[in-house]
Amino acid sequence: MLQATPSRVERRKERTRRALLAVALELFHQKGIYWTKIEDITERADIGKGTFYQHFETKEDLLEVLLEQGLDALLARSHEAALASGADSEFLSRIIQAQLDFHLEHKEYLLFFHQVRGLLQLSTDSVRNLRRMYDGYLDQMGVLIEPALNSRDGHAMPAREFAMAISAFTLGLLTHHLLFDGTGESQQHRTDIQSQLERSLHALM
Amino acid sequence: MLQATPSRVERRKERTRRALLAVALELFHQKGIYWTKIEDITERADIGKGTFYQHFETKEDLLEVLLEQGLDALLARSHEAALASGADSEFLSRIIQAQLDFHLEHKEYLLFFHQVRGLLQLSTDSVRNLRRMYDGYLDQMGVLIEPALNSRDGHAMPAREFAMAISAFTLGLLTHHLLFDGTGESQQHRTDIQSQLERSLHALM
Amino acid sequence: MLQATPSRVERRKERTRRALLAVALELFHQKGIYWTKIEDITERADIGKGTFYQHFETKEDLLEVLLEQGLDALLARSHEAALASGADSEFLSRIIQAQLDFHLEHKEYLLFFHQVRGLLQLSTDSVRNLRRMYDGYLDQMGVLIEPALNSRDGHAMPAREFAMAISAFTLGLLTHHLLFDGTGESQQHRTDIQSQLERSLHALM
Amino acid sequence: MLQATPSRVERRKERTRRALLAVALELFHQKGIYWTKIEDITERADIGKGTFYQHFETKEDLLEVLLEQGLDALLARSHEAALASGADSEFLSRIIQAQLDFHLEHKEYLLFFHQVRGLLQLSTDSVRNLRRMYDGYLDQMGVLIEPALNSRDGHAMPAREFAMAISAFTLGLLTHHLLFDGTGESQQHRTDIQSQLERSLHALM
DNA sequence: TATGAATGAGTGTTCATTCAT
DNA sequence: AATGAATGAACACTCATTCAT
Repeated sequence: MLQATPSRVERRKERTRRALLAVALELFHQKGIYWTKIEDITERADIGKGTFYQHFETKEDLLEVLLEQGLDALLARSHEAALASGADSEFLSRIIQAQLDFHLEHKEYLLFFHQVRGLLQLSTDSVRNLRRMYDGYLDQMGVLIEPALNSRDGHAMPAREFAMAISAFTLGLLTHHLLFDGTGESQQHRTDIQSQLERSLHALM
Repeated sequence: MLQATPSRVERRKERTRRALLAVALELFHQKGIYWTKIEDITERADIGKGTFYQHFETKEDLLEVLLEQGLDALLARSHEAALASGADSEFLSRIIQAQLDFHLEHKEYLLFFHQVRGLLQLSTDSVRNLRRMYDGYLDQMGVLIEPALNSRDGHAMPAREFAMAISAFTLGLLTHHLLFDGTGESQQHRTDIQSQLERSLHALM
Repeated sequence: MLQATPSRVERRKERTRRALLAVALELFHQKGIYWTKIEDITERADIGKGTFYQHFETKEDLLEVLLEQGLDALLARSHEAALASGADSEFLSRIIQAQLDFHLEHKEYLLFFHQVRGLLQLSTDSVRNLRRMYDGYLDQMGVLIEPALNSRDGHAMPAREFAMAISAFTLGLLTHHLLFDGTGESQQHRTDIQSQLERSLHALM
Repeated sequence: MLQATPSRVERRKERTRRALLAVALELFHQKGIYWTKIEDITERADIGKGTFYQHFETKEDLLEVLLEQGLDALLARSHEAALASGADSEFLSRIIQAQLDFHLEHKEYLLFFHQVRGLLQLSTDSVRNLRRMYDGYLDQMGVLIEPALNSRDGHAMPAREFAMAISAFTLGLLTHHLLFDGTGESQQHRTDIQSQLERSLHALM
């Protein structure tokens, strides 16, 4: 019987897939991409090892899905912040804050993004898709923040480049801070980073 | 016969060791640490595979030597810049520029540093040495720049934290720029990055 | 569906495992433990190299399983002989004969036991398990033969020590005999060895 | 200048060779033949790694020299005992005791002999020399003890076979005893083993 | 669809041996 | 004669992926 609504089986499959993605991200966070074995993932997700390959073609495929998901979430948060923001003066700050918030709420993504960025430097064919995704993300972020940059007079920084700087500084600062300063959970710490980020980035405009 | 000057054999050994380090760094730059096999290194260095293990205990040992060498060079450049700098107002700028110069002259270190920083996030025992090295580097950089930061009045940023920011921003900006904007060789490009870096970091003080 | 009886897959796995054990023992017999490579085993068992590691953690693990299996079989044979034996006067003779029979029927174990005993002399951590197993075996043999020894009056030899002597003499005599006197298959030869063993061991009681 | 007496250099070389043999035996005793690396030997003998190959062709060559040396010493001790022995009734006991004494005084040989005997079982070409040596040893021992055996009336055991049993029982008992009962240094312990050995072997005659 | 046994190319590392000095 | 740097064949073990059930 054909159904428009997903069958029980389909919903079950979707749940498994989500579990795999969540567990993979968690393990990537703890052990890094290269030291996380497929079996680590399926084991913690409590499914059979072979099942992984019913949901993802290869480990690389998993990376791509995960990157897309992460960049989409980041973009979504930025768009929300943009919508919520009225005055121009606050616009960029809110976006920066939105990204920072995302990363502090989803620290699982930090090491993953960091490592993927490392991958992007390689000249291997296999990273072409990842590269395209990240490239697209920068484009979209560029489009989002362009108006706010242009409204300023004088030598505006290209929007795409500024988007890049947001990523570079946010990830750079956070990974460094979390490396030596613990969890970054305290409100004070969070405010400090936020303030540093904003000052640095505003200085770029 | 005891000799103060190294014998021919000793010089040969030293040359081999240097070759291994140089080739390893080059390959890490091109293919990443994880995908560079010991045999890739020895092959390109045109020596036997077993010879590697006469110079380094393990692949990890190689990483440590390479990191130490890189951080030492970075530190040396920073000290030079500090000595050459007279007026306080230029002090930090010169150091930032020295680091930027180092990275642009030794791009082989970029991906290596980036990936090592990824390693540092892991909780594995095996990264303890790398962590200690990087920690020590930040300490020394902190000591170097502390006077310049304290000479400013008001709420000075802790020197160690500022040293961290220098690394985070320099590596972050450069890897991003080189990722999409080609080689970063043009003088204009270089000046742009330098200017961005300085503005951002000065905003932090 | 839960099954009490093993599925086809499970039976297949068990068969593979048994094949590995049998082939390993055979090769250990022919080439010695040290010179038998994992790939030799999987090749002769006609399975993939990696499959070995689905059944045994390491080569050492294989040794332990094999030793346990061998000692268990030896113990089982001894128990059977004990049960079948009525009069005290025959008790020990039957057990000695049972062990001799086992070794002559399973010559594959001879060199293996011999080499493992060599391993036991080492102080390495890695032989701790092997040692414990052999120790346990001697204990159990001791318990089995103790009554027969105690029934004799006068200075009884400690049972555990006697169990040790049975092993020492049986393995010692057999490996020596087989070394220079061919296969030891002839009934006459077998009777000779049996007689020598019994005389020697009875002299110990 | 040609010399009949060894030059200083030659004596020095001989000393190095002896050191290598002694150190090798000591290490074989502690770690076993296969786990003792050539470098372990040269390191402890405090000479260069390459020097080993000026004294021995290969590791196997070292084994052969060591075995020959050990068997010669054992034979020498047996001959001494034979000479010192007057009455027939004591002849064999003295020889057995001599061998036991040798092994208790030179425990370094125990594991070595044990492992070499394992080697002898193999069908490899490379053990042919070892086999021939051991074979020759048994022959010579056979010749030595034959008169004592023949002087007894009735079905005498073949002398070579008896020589084999001496080795089998002596090594078998000692390795077992030393494995679980400590060092076997106590006089009582020694007397026990001696007594067990003699009783067992006499039962064979 | 889910499973997990089987696979085998690949990898870091070891170690007996060679050889130029 | 002594040295130790260099060598490379081996080897134990890993892990992404396949496939029969």
